[in-house]
Amino acid sequence: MKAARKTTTAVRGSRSGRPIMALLDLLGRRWTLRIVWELRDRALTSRALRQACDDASPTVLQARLKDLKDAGLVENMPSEGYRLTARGRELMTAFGPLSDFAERWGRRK
Amino acid sequence: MKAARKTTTAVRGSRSGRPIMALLDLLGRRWTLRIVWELRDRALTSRALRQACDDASPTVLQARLKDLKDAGLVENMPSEGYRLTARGRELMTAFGPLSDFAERWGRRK
DNA sequence: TCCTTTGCTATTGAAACTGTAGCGATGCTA
DNA sequence: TAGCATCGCTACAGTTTCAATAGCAAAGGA
Repeated sequence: MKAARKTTTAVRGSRSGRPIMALLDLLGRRWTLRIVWELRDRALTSRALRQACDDASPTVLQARLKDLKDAGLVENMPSEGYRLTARGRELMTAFGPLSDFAERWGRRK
Repeated sequence: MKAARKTTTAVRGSRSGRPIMALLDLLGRRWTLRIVWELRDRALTSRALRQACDDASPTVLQARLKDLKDAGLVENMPSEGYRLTARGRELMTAFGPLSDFAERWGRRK
């Protein structure tokens, strides 16, 4: 029997000791990538972020924001809203070429 | 009311005409990133891939492999198993710095 | 005070995922 | 050729997660 995912801190794959697995698991949860993407170049309030994410349900968004905060990728600035931490921006840098790829990929078929 | 996700072809965000959204949605489904990662430098048979993915249930894996095939990122070689297409490898390149980031990120706290 | 907007939680029904069993097909090996 | 193992893949039931709303308390403006 596989251990159930702890709802709060740990991410699946953490046990392996391979950070990449933990990261892939974190980012592989619905809306997580999108949230990071939307915050890539600006801070957004909770509700603005929700709008940016096609009005995703606040339930999941709050859960993801918690995950991302726990992971140290996102922080909540009192009167500014949510934004990427230095680490979060570092991650976005790692994702840099992704947008270009998406463009090429989008023209497939 | 948001349209329900079509179970087969389209990905959420396709309507926006922004490929990046469609891509983020595709990659944001559970196990998708992991599958691409496991195939990054080798072909794997269905069962080997399953092992590599912490024995994830075949149900989801098959579904994801279909998604990835439809997206043109993965292909099924008759006697070799699944492997990334040229496009899939292109995507992995875009993810290149991710592993390094994961290492640094894993040492957080 | 009244009204709005904020971040966030509650609730319920729908959808997705897990874990397991097992099918038909294929390829051994004797 | 029979027996057995392995393959890709599917079925099913139980659990978890998500979606879509509604609505709360707090903060602020008019």
